[in-house]
Amino acid sequence: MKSELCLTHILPIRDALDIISGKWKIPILTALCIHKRRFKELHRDVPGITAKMLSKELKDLEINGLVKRTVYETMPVSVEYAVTEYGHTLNPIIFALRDWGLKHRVKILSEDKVEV
Amino acid sequence: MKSELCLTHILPIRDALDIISGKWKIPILTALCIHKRRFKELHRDVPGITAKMLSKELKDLEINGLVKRTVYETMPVSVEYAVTEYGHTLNPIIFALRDWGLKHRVKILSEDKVEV
DNA sequence: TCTTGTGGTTTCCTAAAGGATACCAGTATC
DNA sequence: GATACTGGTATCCTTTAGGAAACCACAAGA
Repeated sequence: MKSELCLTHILPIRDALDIISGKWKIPILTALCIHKRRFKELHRDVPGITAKMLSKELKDLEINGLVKRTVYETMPVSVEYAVTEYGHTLNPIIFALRDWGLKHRVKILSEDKVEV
Repeated sequence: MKSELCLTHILPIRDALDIISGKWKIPILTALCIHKRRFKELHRDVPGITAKMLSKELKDLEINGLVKRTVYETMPVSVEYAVTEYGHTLNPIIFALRDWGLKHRVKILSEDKVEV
């Protein structure tokens, strides 16, 4: 049945979206995939994010085992965020999003030229 | 530089998220990828969606060239929605999300067993 | 002593996303 | 005559996401 097949595809997708949806989680993970970072570094490198959102999203990501938070007792303390091994299993999604975004931008730009 | 590299990865991802984010667009596209469908069929096959959201999301998807709407002058009229060729370029994202969602569910279930 | 940097928290607010319900015309079916 | 089907729209409402700005302790450097 078409409808049942549909469910077996949609339900896991909903599970994934529940965890990574929103404006910031994928961008944060993307930055951390390139290199682990400290809080203020992330704040600078993820354009437009506020400290409040960054803090909240990092907590969510840590709860779901995608990001690991490590505190170093320097003065002042430094806190390092890194993608966990499990977090790296999201790489195919991140790559697919980036790849599509790049192609989409090319498409939009070429359409603009035709219209003008 | 780490920060500039970061931008070249994050900006296209943001472009992609702008178009497909939200609770319903990917589930709708997933259903249509399996087979084209009429409005009421979609309403039944995408669990939990309201007619209002379905109508709105389909319009968004049509505007972005991901879905094609075709009206047949039957009695009563029937309207068919199908994924466009361009819409199918989202397949890698959809597959990656589904794949991860399935693995994630397995992981969660196995963790529950250990905890109990 | 003033600023800068560390990693955040707190409060207040707005905008957007999404849900519930009722409703529309027209036809076929019971 | 009532019901169910077609593909939606309109209205009202709640919830959530997200943003702005102020603030915290502590230490180093100018």
